[in-house]
Amino acid sequence: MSPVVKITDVARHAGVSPSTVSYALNGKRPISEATRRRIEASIRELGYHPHAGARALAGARSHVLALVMPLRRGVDLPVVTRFAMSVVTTARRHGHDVLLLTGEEGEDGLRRVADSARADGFVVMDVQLDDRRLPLLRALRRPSVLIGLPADPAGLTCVDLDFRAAGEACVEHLALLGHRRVALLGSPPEVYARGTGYARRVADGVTAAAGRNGLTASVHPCASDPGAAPALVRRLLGADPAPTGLVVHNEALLGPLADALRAEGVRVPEDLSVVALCPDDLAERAATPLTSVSVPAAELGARAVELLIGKLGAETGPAPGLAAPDVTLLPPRLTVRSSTAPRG
Amino acid sequence: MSPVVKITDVARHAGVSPSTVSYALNGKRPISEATRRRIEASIRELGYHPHAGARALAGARSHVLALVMPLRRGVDLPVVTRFAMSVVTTARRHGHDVLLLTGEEGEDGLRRVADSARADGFVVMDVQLDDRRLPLLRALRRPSVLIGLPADPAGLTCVDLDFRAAGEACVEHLALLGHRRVALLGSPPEVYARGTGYARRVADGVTAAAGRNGLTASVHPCASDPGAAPALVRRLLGADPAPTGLVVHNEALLGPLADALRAEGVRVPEDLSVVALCPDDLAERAATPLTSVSVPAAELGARAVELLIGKLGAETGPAPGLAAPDVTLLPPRLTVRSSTAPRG
DNA sequence: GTGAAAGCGCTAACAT
DNA sequence: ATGTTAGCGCTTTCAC
Repeated sequence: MSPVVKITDVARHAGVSPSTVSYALNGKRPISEATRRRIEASIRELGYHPHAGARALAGARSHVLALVMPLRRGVDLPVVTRFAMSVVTTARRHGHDVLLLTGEEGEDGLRRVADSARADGFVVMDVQLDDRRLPLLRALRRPSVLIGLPADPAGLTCVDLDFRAAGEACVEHLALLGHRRVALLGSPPEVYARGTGYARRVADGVTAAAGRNGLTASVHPCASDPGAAPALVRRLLGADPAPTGLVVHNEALLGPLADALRAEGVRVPEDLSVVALCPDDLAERAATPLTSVSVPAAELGARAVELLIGKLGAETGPAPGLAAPDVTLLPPRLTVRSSTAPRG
Repeated sequence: MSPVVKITDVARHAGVSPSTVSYALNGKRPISEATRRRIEASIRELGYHPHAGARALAGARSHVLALVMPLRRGVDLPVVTRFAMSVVTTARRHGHDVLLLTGEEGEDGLRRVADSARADGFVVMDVQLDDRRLPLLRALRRPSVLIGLPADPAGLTCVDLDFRAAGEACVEHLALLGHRRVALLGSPPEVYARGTGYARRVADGVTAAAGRNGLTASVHPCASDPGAAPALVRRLLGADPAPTGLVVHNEALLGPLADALRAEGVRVPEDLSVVALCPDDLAERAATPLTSVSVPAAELGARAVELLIGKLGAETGPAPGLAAPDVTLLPPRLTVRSSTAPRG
């Protein structure tokens, strides 16, 4: 078994000093084209990979980002996974690896990873309106980027979908189709109770857009269990006047809802238009492909990493002008499919 | 901002030498109860966390496991996430962190992480029958555990659900209920083509159990798109004699299948019994809760990590007897819900 | 049961 | 544009 290759081996093989190899590797000072090439050749030939621990120790940067995943029930696992994938891919493009933490470890976990220099910064998913970790994140000696929008984002860097605009987009689409009466089927009550910001923001957007467009809107939190949706649908459609447009912001509801509508003999979109707020693939593969606003998990992940990398750089050199903004909200994109149609 | 606490600070505070603190920390030599206590108190008081890079450099162990996630379409994202969570939780219990890699990085990524000593070992998900990475994994200077069962597991450590037994369990359940004619709705054709072992293994199990119990079984790969299921269902139920029991091993099919059955006026379980191979929560929340065999993602993840930690230990001390087995197959567990009933 | 001291492999001054 | 060298904070012989 060949012994491990180190930087001195590369240096000797290329006929230069170790520091030159180091500088060639991380470009912190100019290297002549000729030597750089010899060094690169040696690196490839010997199969050299710098020892991560030694690098972290000497350089005070681990080149690792920590990703804090939610673990509580009720989170949308496919979205979480796509997000994580995007974080990893983007981090790699910037020469960083990703350490996976669960929300379970909580504040101690953050502190442990920060203090042990295992990671240079944090991407924190599933941030609650009044998240317990916020004070720590503000105080930590390592930068972080949050996914989600807490009540007070001051001093933090947050990225999220603009859920309010998403709610507005749904209603505006329905308004354009001539609908006058819409209902929002929202997240389960516990999601609102938990203080997750996005549920509320969608509801606000729906209400605001309805107001602006002269529509009537009602908001209905709805549990995810199979029984809840049919009951709610019957109640909604039994009202007089009944809504002719539905905005659905609860993935787990989509299936039961479709069943319930079919059972009631309600045709989509002829009798009822439905706009969903859900991942694209789910909207596409529904029996009636759904007009939807998607949660752009991949873009969110990429953006979060890029902001974090930016903050890492800003720590070293005195900030070159642009500090990371406190809040970045990505604009929603509505895709029209087959579940919405003009009223009547 | 308080300066970073190091081992010498703890040593001074506790009135001992740095080496004693180190030994107290990782128990590699006996420490008197008294000093150990003083050291622990100092550690807590000062908020000491050993520098991970320094530890890795001096100790030749990073205390990090790399988890290689699949990224291709068609994998079951919720299962992947649950698996990852379980890996992280278990790794933490053993004092390790988890580095997240995507399958995209492929063999180069594995080599990079192994050679840079960023991780001490690998957990590789979504291993194909004839996975390109197998030779590398066998040759790498770091141990690994694979999730999935390649064609030739020799020299590797593999963990998986016993999919064959799962297929058998489904059929045996139907046999006990008096069914004589069953059909397997399998994974999409591309999954079989790709050489994913589990699809084939389920089919084998179904066939074998049918044979043993004197049933007739047929196997039908089925695409995930919404149109495929209804067509297949019509064809199956139009046959004479038609199957009275269905084994469904394709999550994406479950919804469309239910729709199709309802459309055809087939009642479950009165006219047709259905057994699914899918995550429990999906089976529970179906309109008709499904009798199912679940993929025990959490157990698989925990087991994989424990095997890997075992191999890490075995590398240091001369193996204390038990080497990790090549193949560990977890037994399936079938949960009876409302979608199966005696024939007739 | 405890201490002293020599590295681990790299980076970043400080040289030239 | 390149070389020399002093650590980074820990583990681990070797000594007592």
